[in-house]
Amino acid sequence: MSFYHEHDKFHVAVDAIIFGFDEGERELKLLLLKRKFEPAKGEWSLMGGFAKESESLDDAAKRILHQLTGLDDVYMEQLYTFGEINRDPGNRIISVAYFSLIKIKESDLELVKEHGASWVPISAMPPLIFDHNEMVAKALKKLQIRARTQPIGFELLPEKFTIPQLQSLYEAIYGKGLDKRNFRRKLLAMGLLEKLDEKEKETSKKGAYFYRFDQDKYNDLIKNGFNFEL
Amino acid sequence: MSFYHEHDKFHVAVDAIIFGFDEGERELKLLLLKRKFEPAKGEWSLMGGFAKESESLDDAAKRILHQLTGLDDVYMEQLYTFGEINRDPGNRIISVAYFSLIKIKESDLELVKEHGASWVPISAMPPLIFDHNEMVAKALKKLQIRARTQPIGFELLPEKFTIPQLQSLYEAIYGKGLDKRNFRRKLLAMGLLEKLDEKEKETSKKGAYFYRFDQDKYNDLIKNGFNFEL
DNA sequence: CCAAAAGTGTTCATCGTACACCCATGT
DNA sequence: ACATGGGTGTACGATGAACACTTTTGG
Repeated sequence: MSFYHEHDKFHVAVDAIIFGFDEGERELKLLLLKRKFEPAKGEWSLMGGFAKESESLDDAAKRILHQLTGLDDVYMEQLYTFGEINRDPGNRIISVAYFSLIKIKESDLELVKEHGASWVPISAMPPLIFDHNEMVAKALKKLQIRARTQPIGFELLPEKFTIPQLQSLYEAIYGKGLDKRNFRRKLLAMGLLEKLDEKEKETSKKGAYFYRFDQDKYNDLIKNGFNFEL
Repeated sequence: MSFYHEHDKFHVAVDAIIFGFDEGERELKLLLLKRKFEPAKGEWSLMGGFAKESESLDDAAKRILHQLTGLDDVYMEQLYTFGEINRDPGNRIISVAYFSLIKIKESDLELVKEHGASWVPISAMPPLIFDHNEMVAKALKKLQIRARTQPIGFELLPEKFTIPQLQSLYEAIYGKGLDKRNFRRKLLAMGLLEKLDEKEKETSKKGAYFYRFDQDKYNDLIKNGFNFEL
């Protein structure tokens, strides 16, 4: 039943760019690992793995993310497919890159440790193997674009968060400071946040109110296509 | 030297979504072909082909575009990689889709005819094989996004074009009418167009001035990152 | 009482949008 | 003369950007 047997076949890898946000340090971070096998053993790289005949590419990406973090059902998006001949020296490998946004605190720290992975601030990215730095650069760019059109910030924060926390997240994504009055006004004007009675008191004496993201109101809005610029 | 021999290998296809603009009919069109081979012989599909061990994915895409149109050096961008297990019934094929913008009049009509291909208005898209309709939908969406941030409209028009022609192109891309005064004002304000002394007199008695795109001025602008919303 | 972060309004410039009439010319 | 598409200016509302002081409370 196969009509295509005469054509070349390729190893297809899936690489995962995993973003997390550290509310305490107010930094955007990436989950990176030190390779435990050849080639390039001992160097920093993204988490990756090979696609299997029995799964779709999306499923492969989910599997690989799960292997490292124990998480399912997280924000994940295909980024780009890297197909230069010598991107992996000595081997022809086509790599489909996916990026995900996860809540650091929900990830399985045991698993992460087992793989020799760590959360590294994007402001201090080490050199990575192959074309992985290029992948990260592309992912960051796409994250910035997404952040303007979808409320993805909420994927990176715990269920309850404060407005100053959310603001530092956006500042980390855009790599620049934002005016807190303008930020708060635009954000609340969208009507997506529910204010709670509880305060977060660890980072300031006064304390900042917690808010919660209202998924239902958001679903209403996207149908009309709205814009989420902050 | 190969460390990965134990993993699955895949057939990797490259599919080309080729946009063109018909200034006469004022319609955005796609270059589609009737398949001459199994499976799905006789049905409409995108142009495609298999990636080879000896070329990068980008080069494969260029090769495939060249086969059908005779063109090189055109606007081309990777769109998305489709990796569902059964997207090509009975065969596991991963397909990397690219979209290109070309000037219809520059394409080699002989080659196009040989492949049994035709220019079909996107307003009258036939059903395509496999997931090709999905590919087209995604390409169109990306084209709309690109059109807002880069002056890609010029890739689809001949070197000399009139402002009404350019406006109908954007109307075709966005699928809605635009105000001609606002369009003209914004466009000229960018300072990217050079007015010529010649007029296009086929579509109207009065005639519309030809303009030319100034690539140098454009290169200056992108360095500062400007916005091209029309 | 003081340090440190949270919270709050107004003004101004810019930009997008809506809108209607005259022009040039081939038939 | 008339039909057809080309070309032009203005007014209004909305939106983004800049900016400084008061509040709360733990130490």
